[in-house]
Amino acid sequence: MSSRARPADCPPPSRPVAPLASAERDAVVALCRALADPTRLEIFRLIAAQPAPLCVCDIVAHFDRQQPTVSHHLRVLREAGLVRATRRGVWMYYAADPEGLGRLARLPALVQEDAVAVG
Amino acid sequence: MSSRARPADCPPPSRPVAPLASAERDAVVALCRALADPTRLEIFRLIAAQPAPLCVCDIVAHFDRQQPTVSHHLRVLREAGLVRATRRGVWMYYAADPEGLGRLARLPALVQEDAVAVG
DNA sequence: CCAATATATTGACGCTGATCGATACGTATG
DNA sequence: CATACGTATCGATCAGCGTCAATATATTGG
Repeated sequence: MSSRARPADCPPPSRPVAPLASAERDAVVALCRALADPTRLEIFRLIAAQPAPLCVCDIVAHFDRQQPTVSHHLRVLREAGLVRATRRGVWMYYAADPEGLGRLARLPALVQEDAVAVG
Repeated sequence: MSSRARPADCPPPSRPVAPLASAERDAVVALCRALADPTRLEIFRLIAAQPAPLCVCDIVAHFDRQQPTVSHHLRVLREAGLVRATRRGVWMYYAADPEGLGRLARLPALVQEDAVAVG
């Protein structure tokens, strides 16, 4: 804490802190982390923009990354709940997870929560 | 690419990729990265929940982190455009940046862009 | 001008993560 | 069953990040 005299017009926080529940916070962090890499962000956008599930080999073809790297990103997206995978023979098809899209849509509200809208 | 015969009901992507402009993509990545750490997320939520700018010493008091660590997180939030800092004598007061809040609010739309809303 | 205090910066350390080559796994085909 | 092929996993490497102690910078008070 401070020991100097503080300006009168800048009081300490009036609003009590309302930290997120640890589960919610971890979900937000995981979601943000999943989208915090340029390659992974574009992979997810490619998948989310498709009307039908997308084959891994087509995803790989769109990026200047090796197949194991793309596979790694797909795993991260899957574990973050943003995409789902289904097998069709040898091929794996990835599609956006509706639940993940929902969490993404609610992300700003969850982060701001009771923040005041300024300006 | 694949050399095997592919199932007929899972065609290659019909929708052309619409990658984000590199500036937009970097902004999204920076924003997500800024919120991808639990401590930093809570610091931002604390700041964004206040009706008035918040003194650094009050922020430090709310977390189990050393002052330089909090200062580091504040810098990251500042460089991501999420918070703004103003001096009042010796004290620095941090407040949510309205522009950053706007970008946060538009984040889901920017990520999904032309994605189809499913289920 | 000096001492005290609030905040920022620096340097170091440990850990995580992005990437790739090599390899394993699983499935279809002949 | 053997071979080929699509995808996942493993191991290694290198960069980046969160954290802290130490130090620097800036501002106020005496």
